[in-house]
Amino acid sequence: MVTRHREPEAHSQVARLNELAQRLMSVSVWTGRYLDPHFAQLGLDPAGARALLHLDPDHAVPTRYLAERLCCDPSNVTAPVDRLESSGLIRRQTDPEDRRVKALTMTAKGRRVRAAMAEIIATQPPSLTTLTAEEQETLLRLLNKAWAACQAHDASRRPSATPSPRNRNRSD
Amino acid sequence: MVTRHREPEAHSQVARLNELAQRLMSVSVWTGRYLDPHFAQLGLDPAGARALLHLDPDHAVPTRYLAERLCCDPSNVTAPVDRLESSGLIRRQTDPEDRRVKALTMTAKGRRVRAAMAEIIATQPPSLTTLTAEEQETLLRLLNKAWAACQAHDASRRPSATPSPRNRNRSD
DNA sequence: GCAGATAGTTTAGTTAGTCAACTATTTGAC
DNA sequence: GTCAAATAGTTGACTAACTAAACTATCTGC
Repeated sequence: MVTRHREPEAHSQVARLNELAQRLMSVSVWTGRYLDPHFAQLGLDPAGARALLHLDPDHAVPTRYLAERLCCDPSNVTAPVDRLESSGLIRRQTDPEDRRVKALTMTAKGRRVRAAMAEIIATQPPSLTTLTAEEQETLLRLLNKAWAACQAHDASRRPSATPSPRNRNRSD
Repeated sequence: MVTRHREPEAHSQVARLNELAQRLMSVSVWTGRYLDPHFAQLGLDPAGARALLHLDPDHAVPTRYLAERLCCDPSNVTAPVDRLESSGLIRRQTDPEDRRVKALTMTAKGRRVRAAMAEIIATQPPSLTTLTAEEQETLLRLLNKAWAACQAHDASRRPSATPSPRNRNRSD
């Protein structure tokens, strides 16, 4: 079969993924900037709000998992977590099973503020509320699949999952 | 006991939109951080790469539209655009129809580098390549709808909703 | 022609991110 | 048990990015 138009499938694949990357970043950044003033009315700075958003109201979360969800270095969450702690929204508790780990748990006040954030997120940003419930489900499913690929890639880059025997010749 | 996972909960509207906001930001930031080293091999710093990504290979783009797509203040694009210009990737041309406007156009070298970026985006990030072509189409459609809502919100916040008569539609 | 608005840049001050070093703790080979 | 290596988290120095105001140049409407 001879194609008359020079629009090969590979070209549209490249174009689609590029538009996808652009839209993903634009919508994400726009939504974050839109939400920041709302969160500021709750007494939260942008970094603290993002940290509280990714914490779990019901379970303790180690600092490194928070950093992983925020896609940043653990050293970058120390200051926002300090502020959240001094505001009485979260607590730092040493994990008795591994005393290196600081488990982050929400206080009752933290859960109230987190619930207020949730209400804002669920009702305010036009980028999210413009979608129907079905579209939100679909978008969430696709982003969950994408996020799973991100975490799988991170895990494959970290050989920590497989405890290595005593290796004196670390080449990297 | 420290847990690293979230219990799957009944998806109320609030819970779904909160998970959606989290995933949107995590996937977006992760993908950007994943791509940065690849773009650095093309001689691009992160800010310059994002600017070049959102420019158009075939049409002149005013600085304010670039800032709009990057969701930042126009003053924040001056420095990255300076670097792209001194690297010979883009040109700043005064629009003869409105001499206040600096139209950003790609050079041949800029188009080559932009094409190399496109190839990287289309083949490298696990967050995007893990999706099937159909899923990519769906995700793009939903993000386009969300982005349209963002732009509509911005337009409604600006009292100058009536552009000049000869201003052609560049709202993308 | 002139007041006011807009596009873009500059500047100063603030914030956020990077990276190496450091403490404390755990792990596992011997 | 001992000790080298690895990990969790923090600190500090440095760099990059964002913010908001002032500023130039240009355009629009009256």
